[in-house]
Amino acid sequence: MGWDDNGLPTERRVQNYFGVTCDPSLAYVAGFQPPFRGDPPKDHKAVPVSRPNFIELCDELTAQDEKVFEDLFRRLGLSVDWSLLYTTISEHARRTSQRAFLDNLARGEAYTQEAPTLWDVDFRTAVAQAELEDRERPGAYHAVAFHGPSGSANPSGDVVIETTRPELIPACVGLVAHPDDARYQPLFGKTVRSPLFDVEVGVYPHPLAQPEKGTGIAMICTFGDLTDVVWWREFNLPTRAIIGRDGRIIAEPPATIVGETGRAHYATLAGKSAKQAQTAIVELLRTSGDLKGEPRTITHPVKFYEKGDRPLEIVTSRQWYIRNGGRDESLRNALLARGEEMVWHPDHMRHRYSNWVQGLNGDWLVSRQRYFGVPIPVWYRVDADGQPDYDSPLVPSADRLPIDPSTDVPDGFTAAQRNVTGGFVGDPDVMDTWATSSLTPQIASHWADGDELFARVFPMDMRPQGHDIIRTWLFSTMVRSHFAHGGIPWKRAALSGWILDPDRKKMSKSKGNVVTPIDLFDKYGSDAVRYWAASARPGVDTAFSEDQMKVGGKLATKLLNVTKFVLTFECDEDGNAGTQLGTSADERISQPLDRAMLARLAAVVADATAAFDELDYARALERTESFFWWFCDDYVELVKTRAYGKVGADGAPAKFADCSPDEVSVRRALHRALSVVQRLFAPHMPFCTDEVWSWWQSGSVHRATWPTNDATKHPTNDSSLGTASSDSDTELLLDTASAVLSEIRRTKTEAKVSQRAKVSAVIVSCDSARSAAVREAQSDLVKAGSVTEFSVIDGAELSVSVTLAPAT
RNA sequence: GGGCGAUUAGCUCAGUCGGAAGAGCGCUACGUUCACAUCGUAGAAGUCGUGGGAUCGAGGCCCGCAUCGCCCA
Repeated sequence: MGWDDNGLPTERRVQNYFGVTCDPSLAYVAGFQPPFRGDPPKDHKAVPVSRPNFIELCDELTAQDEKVFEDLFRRLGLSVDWSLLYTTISEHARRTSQRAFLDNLARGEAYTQEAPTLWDVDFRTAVAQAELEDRERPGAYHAVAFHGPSGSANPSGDVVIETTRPELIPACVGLVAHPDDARYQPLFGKTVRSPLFDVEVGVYPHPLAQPEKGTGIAMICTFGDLTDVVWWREFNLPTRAIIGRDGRIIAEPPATIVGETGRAHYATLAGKSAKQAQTAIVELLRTSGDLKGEPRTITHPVKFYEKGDRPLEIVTSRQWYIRNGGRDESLRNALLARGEEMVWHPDHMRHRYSNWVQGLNGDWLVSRQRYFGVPIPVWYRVDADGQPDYDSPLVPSADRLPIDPSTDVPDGFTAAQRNVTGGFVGDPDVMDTWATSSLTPQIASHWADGDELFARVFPMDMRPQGHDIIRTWLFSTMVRSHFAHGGIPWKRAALSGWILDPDRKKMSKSKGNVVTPIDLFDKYGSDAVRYWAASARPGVDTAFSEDQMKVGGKLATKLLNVTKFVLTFECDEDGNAGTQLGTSADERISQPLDRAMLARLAAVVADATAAFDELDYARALERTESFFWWFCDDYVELVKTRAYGKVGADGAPAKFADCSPDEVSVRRALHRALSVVQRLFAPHMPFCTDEVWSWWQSGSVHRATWPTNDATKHPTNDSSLGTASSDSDTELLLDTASAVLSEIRRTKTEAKVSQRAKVSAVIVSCDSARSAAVREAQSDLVKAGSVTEFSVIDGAELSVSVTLAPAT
């Protein structure tokens, strides 16, 4: 078990909890006390703190939160070796993460590059493709005239484009239309001038331009969206960025805006947010007459950081990348092949992986301009001009890890040389949290310490995780393992579905429909909550259902009750299949009905075991549960009179020593079945099974051996149990007995009398095969139904005639 | 627009090799019963989304369509 505690969600929570904000320019304050610990008032203005102080607060709060989670998971009964707990911000995880990164760097799998990058203006960090999501947002098409050469193609001299982002006109570096678009073919290779700013830009043909969208011709800006980046790159256009990292229009206009009017227009935009700038520029365009008609409102998908509140911008910045196949087909194919090496539960989840890998359009951006994370463990030499040398970073030796380049000094330098010409500068960034959680198999197995544990457990057996993070956690783990170890990180992955709210809507904090399980443990018990959770098949979303928890609670109660009941029947050790197998005395489970029940249970054991092998816990539960209710309702009801034996004057069941052979048989069968059922239920309902196990067994049920068919079969006489022919005999016997019992009950129910009412006669009509079965269950049926006369006659179909005794 | 999944009782869902449609909940009735009222017994309730096809036979297999959900563009 590990906590992924570094990263943005922690930072945001720390800001909200303590009422602080991180300002890396500040100096560390020893003994700093935050203004609040929980619930700062709404009008509180965040107190700026140094990065080390901020990280201290992160450590404090994560430790606190993790304690709550651990308590929760313990109450849930998760089977976790807590002595192996790890966290992704721990010293060991940082060492592992930095070492793996430096290995990637040494092998050429990690690199740094200055490039347009998707940027969250609130968090002020770059984000990766895997963290994007599209959201439908209202917008408007603005028809804007560019001024072009007069001619037949555009008699007015204007070229009207449509854009949803008119505020980017000062960042325009060209226009683009589809190569086949006859309307604009005459313009290709020509230039036009932008409205308001009077900047000359070229007109280009490109297949990504959509003729049916707007007027069919679009402006290229640096940068409005990812397509702009493609065009900018392919046409080798200049960069005229106007949006700063805070999301506001930067003060200085692009150098190409030279005219006095243009610069004046720009000045009215400078300092405004993108949204404010749009409002302002629309007014300017309206005044200048370059806005053609009124804006047409639309809704369109806009890219957001999945945790962000405002649309992403694209800014140019230096970032670290790890190769992931997004720019390299052979690597992409290798990673696709790795996906095929794994087993997926359920199998169709493999498509999510391959779809994602095939759709990658860039390498994995791993640097983040944040504070609480694993630092990128490199420094750069500062050359004579004061510029960092990004091409040959200084790296620490492995034995120094983990390091923080903002405080640690590279070998061969002194602290005084930090940030000075001829000296060095530390990389200020931290890694994306996925860059560390992608190494959880290596962290958990202590790969970085050269631990022999790693050699024994890697590749690991299974990754359990949600299906929504296949593109992040699963894929990034695959990338690291492929590079570092040339293989898959685990043999299989189990993808769980989501818990939906009772109306089958996805839970989210913003909707306020989140249910935490802690109160449910109090209300229904952990076993009941687990029962509900286990009823969802792997990979299938499941609605939160308190009704199901009630059912689980009843199941647990039933197990307690039936255990208490069965254990009132004294039995010898041979009834305990948990510890005693294959003794000759097992011959004494002699009665066909008892043996048939155990044979049916053997099939359930086989089914449940096979289901667990396929990680299908839901099926294992369903099979066991279904047997269990039949066992309680039919088998126990049929045999309980026999199990009592010769009841003493006090009404107590007979001593085992006084039991006749058929009574020994039923007691051993009951005890044996109970032992098996308790173990079958143990993974689903660990608490109640451990309790009932403790009533008659030593040690924990969770350390008992898993039941096998041998535990239910007759050890010295297999021929009549568990074979193909005897399976049908078994089912015929049990089904027939249940059918006759059911008919007796139905008659009593329809007559509206007690189930204990006397029956004067039961006449069963059936074929010879069934009649043998009826004979074998007859004495138990007579006792269970309070039947006086019981007879069997020949007939084609099974039919049962029940005559009630007159009421007395 | 592409990919994946789902569609079975009022609700939530099983249904394994193609061989007589199931469970739980809910509902209705009955039962005070000596393991269990956190109980038991029984009952009603289905055009298996839809249209074709192969088959002696389809909830299941093949093709199309509709609706819903998720992922991606």
